Amino acid sequence: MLDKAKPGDSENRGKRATIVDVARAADVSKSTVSLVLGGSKLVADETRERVHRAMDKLRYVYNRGAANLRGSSSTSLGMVINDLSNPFFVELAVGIERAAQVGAFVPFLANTAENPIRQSQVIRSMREHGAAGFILSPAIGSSAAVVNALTAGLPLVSVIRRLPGLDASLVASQNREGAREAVRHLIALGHKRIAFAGGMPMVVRDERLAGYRDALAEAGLAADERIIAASMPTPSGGREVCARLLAPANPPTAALCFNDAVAVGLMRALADEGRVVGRDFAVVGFDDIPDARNMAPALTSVDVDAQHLGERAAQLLLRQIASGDFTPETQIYGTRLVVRASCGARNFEEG
Amino acid sequence: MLDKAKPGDSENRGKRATIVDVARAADVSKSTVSLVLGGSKLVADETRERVHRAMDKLRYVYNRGAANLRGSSSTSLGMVINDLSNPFFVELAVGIERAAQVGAFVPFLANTAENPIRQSQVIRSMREHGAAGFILSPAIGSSAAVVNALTAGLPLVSVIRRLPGLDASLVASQNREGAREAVRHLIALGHKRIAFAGGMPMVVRDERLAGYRDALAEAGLAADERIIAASMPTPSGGREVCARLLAPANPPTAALCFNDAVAVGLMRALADEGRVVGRDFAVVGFDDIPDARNMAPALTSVDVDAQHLGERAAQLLLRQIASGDFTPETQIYGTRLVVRASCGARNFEEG
DNA sequence: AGTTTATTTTGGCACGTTCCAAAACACAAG
DNA sequence: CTTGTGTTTTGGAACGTGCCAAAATAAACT
Repeated sequence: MLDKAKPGDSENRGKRATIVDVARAADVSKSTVSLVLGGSKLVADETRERVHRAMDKLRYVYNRGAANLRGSSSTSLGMVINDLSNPFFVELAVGIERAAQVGAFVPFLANTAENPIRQSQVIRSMREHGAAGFILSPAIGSSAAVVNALTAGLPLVSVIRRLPGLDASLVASQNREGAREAVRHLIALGHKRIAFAGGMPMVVRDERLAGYRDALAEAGLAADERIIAASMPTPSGGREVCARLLAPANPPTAALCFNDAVAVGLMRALADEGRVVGRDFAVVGFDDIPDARNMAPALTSVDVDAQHLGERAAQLLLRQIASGDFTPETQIYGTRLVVRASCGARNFEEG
Repeated sequence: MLDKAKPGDSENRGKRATIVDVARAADVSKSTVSLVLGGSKLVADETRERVHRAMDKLRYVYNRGAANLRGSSSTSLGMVINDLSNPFFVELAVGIERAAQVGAFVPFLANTAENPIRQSQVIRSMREHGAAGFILSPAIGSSAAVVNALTAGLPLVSVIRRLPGLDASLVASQNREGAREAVRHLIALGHKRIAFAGGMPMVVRDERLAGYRDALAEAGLAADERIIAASMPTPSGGREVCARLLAPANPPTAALCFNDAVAVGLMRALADEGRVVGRDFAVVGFDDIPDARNMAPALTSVDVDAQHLGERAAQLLLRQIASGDFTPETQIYGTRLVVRASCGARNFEEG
């Protein structure tokens, strides 16, 4: 059974079996084998059986490279994700995969780790391999011009993050409204000094920050730039940001975090400072990653339903591939505040 | 700039540009263009420049399908991972990607979500696309025979999980020793009733369970099968398992979890029961995912260094591809117990 | 100039597949 | 037997690239 030995075996001698080898073994022409592969109804049942037998006798594997060389349109698509270390984007990828699969497309997944260079390499590589389109969550620092050039002529759906100047469709969420609702909730709980924690400058952050300002303004509260702090959108970013937020003489009693990853780091840092999150300090995240409900305390967060966004993005891309019409289209979906313990809702409501 | 319009543009008219189009535009032969693509030193500098200009004027994209059709060995490899929702496996993937990249290989990533059917589809698809080899972390319920058939003739490295009967190399960690050390630690802290929480029946779990029994036996403690409970290796599995472990009349005061994902769920469930982890109950995880240090309380865990394992697996695969010798090889790496707060080390040491 | 040597460039075939037009076959009806 | 109709099979021409042997050009000597 050891077939992993070096080439030169009895059966595996030459190379991998081709359609012609199968044809010879089944005593038909290559054309017939091709028809069988395509599941054509033209070929007689008896012949089909014979061909199938020959195929797995020879361990035939289809060569898709040769196939879409001939012109038959590729059925693979590239999903290029900025950070799979963040469970939020894993959820997104899962949604994309599911929708791609029901559309009989094969999704190829790549993690750019927020590195634009790597992102370019990955997109180029997938194109060379025949991707029929792309779903992209752009890395921080991406250049729209570069991505435009790399994807020219193919349909592109940008997801979650919007990159100004990018010639692409967009599937994203109502960041401004979601943030506004979250901050309103904190205000309703009695907080007057509310921080905005973490995130790098980009459209998503601008939108969430705008919603944050909206809510403060409508409550007649002044925004204090000293308690608005940027950081990488990661747990370590959240840790870093803690000290900066607590530095002012009049420190905040609550924070809306750019995302749940930042919230994780911030909660850890607050605990290290001896503050009890949910009692001494209220924390609200954004994204509602699966682990939010498992944290201690459970994290209040703005749910954006990443799986759903992923599905929509994939469906949109598949539709564009099928129609050949790549005209950019935008889909924005709503969010939902999920209240748990980290914002201290119970304490403040009871008081 | 809008190049995403439907086909039929002025420049993009026919199809994607080929090597021949570039040759015509640069007034050389296709062979010369091919040489330029290969970075050959044979071609004159002036000619190379001219060809390069023609390439990005025509927006040429290399067709790798046609290339490895010709026989030039493929430089892509498949990484098939059982669960990217678990940050541990994301770390693994990151390590693989890094090593693949320095080896100038392009890794294609796929998530099987513990679904053997999906795993088969994905492997087949990657083979059809010309993968030169595979790194596989097998899904629960995988059949060695099926995977053997799908990967026959190509090098295969199994990572983390060992699948009996699989004709593959293996890169994994010392599960038995790691678990033994963890339980020794709990015993040293004074615990006499220690549970083993979660995990599905498979080699990894058998090994960790064996280490658990080793440590109990050498301390003269009897293993109680009622506080050894299986579950899916996920947070929700960990939640489920909690009730079962606490049911016996003489409940445990500590638990070694199959992995950190289970620990997350178990800690959540314990907190819901009103128990303070690290004081009322000691929890130790396995894997040491990045978030272990951010949890509340921070999770004591057995570090297996997933990134390192991933790198080693990729290096091994690349070596096998390069040499053409696919003889299975096994590499087992050590673990390291990282003590944090969840095991209550401080409390018990001070007492 | 002629000859050798080094440097660049080139045509053509092969790779594994799909698709098309046409051939081969089966069978029923005239 | 011929003709017709429907079913099943087939040869060959592409598709875009790498490689090889050989040709073309340039450079350096007698």
